[in-house]
Amino acid sequence: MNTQSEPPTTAHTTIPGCCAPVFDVGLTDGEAAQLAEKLSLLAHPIRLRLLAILARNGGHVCVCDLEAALPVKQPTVSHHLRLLRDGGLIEGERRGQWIYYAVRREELAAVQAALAQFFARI
Amino acid sequence: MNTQSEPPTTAHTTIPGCCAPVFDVGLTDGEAAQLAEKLSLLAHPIRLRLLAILARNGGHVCVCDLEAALPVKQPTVSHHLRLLRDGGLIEGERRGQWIYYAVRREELAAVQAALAQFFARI
DNA sequence: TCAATATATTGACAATCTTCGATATATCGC
DNA sequence: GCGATATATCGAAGATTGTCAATATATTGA
Repeated sequence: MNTQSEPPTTAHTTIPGCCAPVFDVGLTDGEAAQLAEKLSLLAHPIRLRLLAILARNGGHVCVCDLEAALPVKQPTVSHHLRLLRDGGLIEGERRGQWIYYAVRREELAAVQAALAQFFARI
Repeated sequence: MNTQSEPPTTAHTTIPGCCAPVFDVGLTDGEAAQLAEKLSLLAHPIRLRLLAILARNGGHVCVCDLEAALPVKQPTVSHHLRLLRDGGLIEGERRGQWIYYAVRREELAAVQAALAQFFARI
């Protein structure tokens, strides 16, 4: 907080000598938290690659395939799959011994839309 | 890896009894890492709000204003500003006692483009 | 039922991230 | 130079995340 003279160039509309910013904040606390959560889910190379693989081969990829395609061990693949599933971005269906995962297009589109809105608003 | 019979429905083109997936991986290791890094930078509510504020009031917001607008202390604001600056998304200019930050539009656009490409390719 | 296989979960550990008090540095007005 | 203010950096503490070995659970085929 500046308590001296007015800063040289500023958007402030202040009581002289006090920094009381009245600018457009643009994003509420809650909106920022929600978007950050969605972004956090995407912000990992393994999860991005899982999504990419599943998006292109949805419903036909079992965990063993994913494990074979990625540089991490099976429990780690399961861990990331669970995060994506808990986040609503993918779903799994057991077919016999295997569980086949696929992306949930609507949810992915929702994330994309939220991001687009953010970039549109800034 | 399944070493039994063929999974019921699959994109595999396998040696029977062995899981040798030949599906489109869609995203290289490096691409995923790069995108994840960009997303990690965005994936924090304070940083999203910093970007939003700066985007709408660029060049006219000093750190004291940001501190006043956000629920964290000054060293924390400085910390996130540094991450954003190191990531190329914002830049700061000292004017007298104050340092005014603004978003770097080209870099923001690049992130947006990388994201768009990701969503387009999956 | 049993052995084999696929996937999930648990628990531990390391690494990274977040926050903030304390302090350093820079700038201003006097 | 000095006191006041703005911002950055340091260092510590706690929280979160990522990874994996070990183990549990579920399914299959025999």
